[in-house]
Amino acid sequence: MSEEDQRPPERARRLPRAVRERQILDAAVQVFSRHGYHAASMDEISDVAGVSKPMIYTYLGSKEDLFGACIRREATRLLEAIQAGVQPDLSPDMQLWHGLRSFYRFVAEYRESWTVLHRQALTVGGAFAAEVTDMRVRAIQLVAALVVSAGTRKGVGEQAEFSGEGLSAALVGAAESLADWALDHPDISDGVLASWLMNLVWLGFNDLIEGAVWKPSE
Amino acid sequence: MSEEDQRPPERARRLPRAVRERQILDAAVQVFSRHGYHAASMDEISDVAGVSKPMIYTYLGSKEDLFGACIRREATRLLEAIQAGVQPDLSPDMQLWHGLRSFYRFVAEYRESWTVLHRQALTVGGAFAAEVTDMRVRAIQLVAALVVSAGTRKGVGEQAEFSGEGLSAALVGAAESLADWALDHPDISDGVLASWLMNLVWLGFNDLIEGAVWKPSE
DNA sequence: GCGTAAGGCTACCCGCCAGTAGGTAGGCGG
DNA sequence: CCGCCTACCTACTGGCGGGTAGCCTTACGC
Repeated sequence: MSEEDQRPPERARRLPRAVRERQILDAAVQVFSRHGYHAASMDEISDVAGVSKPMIYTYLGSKEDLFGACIRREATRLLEAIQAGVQPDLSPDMQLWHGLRSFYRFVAEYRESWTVLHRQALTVGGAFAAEVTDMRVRAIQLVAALVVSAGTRKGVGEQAEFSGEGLSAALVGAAESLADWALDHPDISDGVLASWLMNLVWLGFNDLIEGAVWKPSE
Repeated sequence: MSEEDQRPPERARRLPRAVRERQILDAAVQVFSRHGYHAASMDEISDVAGVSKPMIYTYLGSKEDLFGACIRREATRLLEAIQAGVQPDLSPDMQLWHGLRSFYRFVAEYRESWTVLHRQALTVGGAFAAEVTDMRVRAIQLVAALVVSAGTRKGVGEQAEFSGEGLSAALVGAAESLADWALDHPDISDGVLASWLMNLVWLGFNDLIEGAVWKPSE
């Protein structure tokens, strides 16, 4: 009308708090995943979120608080995604198979979430590292339980139990590493990734619990 | 003699440049491994090195330069340690075995070097990440060559070759992850660690190249 | 219409830290 | 004993970025 044609910037204004918090968290995950915790600046996050800096502080607290909120949200997402794919009444190998597929699907879809959790969270140290490590330990123990159950089911508990935690750590690491590799090869489907890993480790496990042992030939 | 007994601080003075550079690099690796690149301050590094800050700048340049020098030195050390243990005329599995043992011995002895290379270097981004990634890629391709050679030797090249790079990425990741786990379990020897991994992956590989394939049952 | 609370901003403060200017001290050739 | 070079230091600056004070503005109940 009599309004100056000077566009009042199209940025959506006066949104409810919950929406703003989501926007801020999304932006934070993006920026943290790109630069890491220390190199990420609150100014850039507020820019990406389309919100001024004080908003972040009033809604989500300090930089550490914000990072913690990111970690918690993404970790929850990841765990839920995995658990959604697993049916506990299946055989151990099928459980592992479905868990892996869900995992790779998640990583492909939310690569920034994965980057923040896997690469950045560990480097901050303190409470966050502990939190993420906890999640990782839970994953490892879950896998260890599968391994041991597969072992005892076949009657060969002892050896598998002894090295179970280490082997599970290795397996989880293998899965993570393959996930990173897959980030550079987006054309490989989650099913293929998961089946590679199953071929690699499960047949290995199979042989182990059949009593086969590799040792250095003199 | 007539000197004041006021101890002139015992800090060694007027050392040759090469020695100082070594001290500075040692200190830098230590501090970077504890805090990561961004959180590490040049003041702390100079403190730990027992040297004033301008020394670092005149000898090794900017903070980035210093970090780069650390990365290069530690990466070289690691690769040399591994290559020292491998004899290329052995069978693939024995080569892998010896390589793994050397790797775990190195990680146990120079845990700070390992931390800097594995955890911190990737988070800085840019040239360093590329440098470390390069080293990692070389390791992966080395392993992939072993896998493929083991495969073709048995006459089953195709399938192993196709997934070789991915599988090798998974294997390298498993080794790294087990190394991290071992940092919290220092009582496990490098031989045990390496043999766990051999049992996990080699028997799996063996089955693969015998033509066995795991797939979801129905 | 009018108080009031919640959404939102601009503009600032201040500590920390990478990087430097400019100086001192000890050895060595002459 | 004199110049000079190399080893080494104290003491500063400049800016970046986390965090905040204080103010405006829209919506909504009454």
